Amino acid sequence: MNYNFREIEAKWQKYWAEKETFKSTNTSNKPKFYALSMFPYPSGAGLHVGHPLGYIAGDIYARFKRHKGFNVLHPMGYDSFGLPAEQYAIQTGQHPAITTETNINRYREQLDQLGFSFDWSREVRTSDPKYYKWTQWVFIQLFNSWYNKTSDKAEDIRTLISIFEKEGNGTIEASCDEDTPIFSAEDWMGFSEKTKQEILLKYRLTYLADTEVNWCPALGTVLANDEIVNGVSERGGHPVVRKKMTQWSMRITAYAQRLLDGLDTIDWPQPLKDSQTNWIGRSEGASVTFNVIPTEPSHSESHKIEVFTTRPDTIFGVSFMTLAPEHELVAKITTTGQKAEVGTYVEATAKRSERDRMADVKTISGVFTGAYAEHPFTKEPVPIWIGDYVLASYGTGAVMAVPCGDQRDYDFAKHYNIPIPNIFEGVDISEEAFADKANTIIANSDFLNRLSYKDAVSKAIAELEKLGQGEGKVNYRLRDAVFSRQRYWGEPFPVYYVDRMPQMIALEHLPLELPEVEKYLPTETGEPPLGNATDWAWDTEQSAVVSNQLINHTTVFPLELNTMPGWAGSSQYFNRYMDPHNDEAIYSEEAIGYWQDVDLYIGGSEHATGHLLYSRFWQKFLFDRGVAPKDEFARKLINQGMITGTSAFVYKDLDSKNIFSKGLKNGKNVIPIHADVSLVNASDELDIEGFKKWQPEYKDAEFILEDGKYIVGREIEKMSKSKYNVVNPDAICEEYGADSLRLYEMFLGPLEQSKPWNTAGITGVHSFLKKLWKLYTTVSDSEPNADNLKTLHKTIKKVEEDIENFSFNTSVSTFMICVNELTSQKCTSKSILAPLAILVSPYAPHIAEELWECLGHSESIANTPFPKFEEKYLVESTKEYPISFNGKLRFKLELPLDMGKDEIETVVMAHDKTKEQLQGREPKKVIVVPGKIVNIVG
RNA sequence: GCUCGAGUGGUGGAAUUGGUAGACACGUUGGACUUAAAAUCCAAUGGCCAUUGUGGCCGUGCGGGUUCAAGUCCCGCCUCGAGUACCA
Repeated sequence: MNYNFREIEAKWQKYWAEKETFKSTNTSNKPKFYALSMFPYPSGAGLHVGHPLGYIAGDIYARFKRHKGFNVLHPMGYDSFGLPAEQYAIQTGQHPAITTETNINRYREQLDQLGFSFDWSREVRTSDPKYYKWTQWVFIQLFNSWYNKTSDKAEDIRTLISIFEKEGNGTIEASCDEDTPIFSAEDWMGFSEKTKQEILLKYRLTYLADTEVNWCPALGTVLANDEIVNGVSERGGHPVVRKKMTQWSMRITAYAQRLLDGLDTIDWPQPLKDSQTNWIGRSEGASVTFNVIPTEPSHSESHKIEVFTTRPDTIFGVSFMTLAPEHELVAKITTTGQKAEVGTYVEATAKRSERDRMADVKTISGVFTGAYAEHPFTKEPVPIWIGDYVLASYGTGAVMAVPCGDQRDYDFAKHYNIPIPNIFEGVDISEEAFADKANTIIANSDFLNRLSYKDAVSKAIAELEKLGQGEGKVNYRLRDAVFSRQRYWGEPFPVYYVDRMPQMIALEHLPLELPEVEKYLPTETGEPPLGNATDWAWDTEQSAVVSNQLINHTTVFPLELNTMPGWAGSSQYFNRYMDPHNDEAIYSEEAIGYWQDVDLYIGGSEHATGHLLYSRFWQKFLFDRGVAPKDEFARKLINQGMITGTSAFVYKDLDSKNIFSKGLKNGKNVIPIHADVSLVNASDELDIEGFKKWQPEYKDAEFILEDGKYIVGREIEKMSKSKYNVVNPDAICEEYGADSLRLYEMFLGPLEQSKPWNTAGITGVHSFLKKLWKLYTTVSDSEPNADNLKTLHKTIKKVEEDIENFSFNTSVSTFMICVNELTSQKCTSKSILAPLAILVSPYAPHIAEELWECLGHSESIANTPFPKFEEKYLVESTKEYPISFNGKLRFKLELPLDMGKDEIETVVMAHDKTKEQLQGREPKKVIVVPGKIVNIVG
């Protein structure tokens, strides 16, 4: 009987679904194991062979843990809000929900076909109102919380209000907006309700604030940095300006230090931790206040410029200051004489996006404001400049420029002929700045003279503190996360406005569902797409959504029209799987109390500074507020590598109708054109007729062959529809089966490494499965012999180690060796073949189930205990020790395994072969390592 | 520029704490079976040299070093990849 994988796979997929084999319970006396793979965005293109890599690895591990006696949670769902469905809606008018539903069904079909052990009863979809109700709920919790720096955690906003009532905000240590004014308890009690709300907004963990964005007036929307090319929009080429807009933000900066510290407690890949560390960008230094010298009568108001520096030791080297063009003081301190010039410069830089400015590092530009600040120690006037090398978004948007110690300041000073005082002992700064902290000795700096970097820093900070003009400070690169998007297909905010102040919709009225709109584009007046809804506003008396047209009615209030960004829905889904159908709470205490956190999370490294950072932030917040028991959501994380495509190219001659084969293109004026990989065979030979049919514009082209064949060029590229290099898993399953695909994806190389797909090699694992199948065609109750047992236990040991180390590729090799050995041993013993089926089952579950049934079992193999490794079957009476002499002559000697080191040495020296090799000479040294090699040095 | 990672046959990749480098697979070549093909099975396959035969030399990006012994450890380079980028 042949290995009929199509029949077998369909049979067991049906069996698992009907018997709910992988449904997990929230109570068990088994230990728990939560294995999670990142849920996908269901795109219209469906899955290609690269997508399942991480799912297969996660599934192998989950199935392995099940065999090991764990109660395994292995869920799957869809991150189903997102841009592509919305863009499709804009183009075609088809509702994104319909597109999404279609795509999900397609995904499900493809996933089912691969035989995953997902518990589908727990499926979540971020675009499902039942799910996003709880995304909205988390938002409300964030709104109702503030960050207490003293207790170092998020607390209920009411505790803040009661502090305000008792002592104002002068004593409180909290994460809040920079511009928060100081007030007393009396002040607070005297504030109007609106003022109180405005102040609280500066403390809430999600807040409304004016944020600089890339605004495209023609498109009526905010664009992300990567949607802008050369200062105009990627779509349509419309101008883009930097603009302040009122947006929701998340106060993730409150968690900067804890997000950094938490990295030490989790088993995540080092590169990923590094990129989060980088992203958070902690730097230690000082904040220094410079007083602006009033120069004109109109500048009667006194101004202070606060800067952040990591080099307070160089403060005597300051010869100018630079403000970012967007700095709020620019308009206030510029002298009348410089107004025109400054105005022109600020306008010019506003037209360039921040990314654009950053990309253009070489051009030095700036302008003098005409104003001066007073040096805190020397009291000398320091000219204040504006320069676009200073970024508004980092630090305070202003720097004290020390040209002798910082290359950018140095270049700026050289360019504008600003003096470059040298404050370093024995250093030449005529060519470039000196930034070597380790070899710094300060000079020309009053009380800092002769001090090292470290001593000078602490001395400078101490002196600044005495003056009240500075203090030691830790600065983070991390910015608060803008949470508003002018999109349709996202979670609506559970927010309405009374007197322009945001109010949260009560839990019993959630979810606030997305309204129907006719157009998915922004409104003519520049409001987000939700502004097109005619049937969507909150009526507090009726507690219902009513027509938008009633907005001016006294009891009806406008709703927030922005939607949440893509990462909102994915920031808590891993916990929701624990109790996905709960309508009363985000999840029950019992459920999260049992499952706690994710034990193994598998997904791509591209989420390092997005999803994986935001999720850690939300988790820490939910932990602070007592909603989650752990402050890190995933203890171990694995990044699977990307499977890239192998694109094929034909070479079209620009001057004729000729298309040259790869070997003939050199010296010709050709352009490469993508050819669909399905038209090319394993030897890179093109199906020319197929190509002409596929691209009719080349039907009259002349294909110039080499050796009678057209050979394509190959190149490794990201797998994508537009590169015609997509390999579809459905086709592979049809030809070789899901088990072959699963094994092959693992066999391709180390899980965490990127590697190109090459279908040709799949025959190797497929023929392994056929051999495996054949091994079970003759099964007997005969006793296994020593060789059989050795082979089996060798395999158990290796496979178990491999799975624990995520070296899935080498265990596929181990299986192949095992089957080859058992075949040549003519092993038929059931007591060998039964455990072998279990070993294989995490990798190739369908065939394993079938073999298990052939062996006479009626229950699924999925819950059978993993075979136990026993050392004794590997132990032999003698072991071969290779012996090398002078590193050149070698022979093998069989010695008892338990022989001691000295004993081995004696035996080796007495051995005829040794004597022969030594030819009467005395060895200088005999090195014996039991179980390893014996070296005799002559 | 900075940070991290990686360089091993024609290809993907193996190789515990330093201990017979190239497992396993693809590909290639030869053979068996077949009218033929497919499928299957067997053999060879890092390079060079020698050969009637056992064999010898060189080999893990490059140059040094430590060691009886280095793909693995140390120092100095080169190349490629990923991330990040005027971070004060």
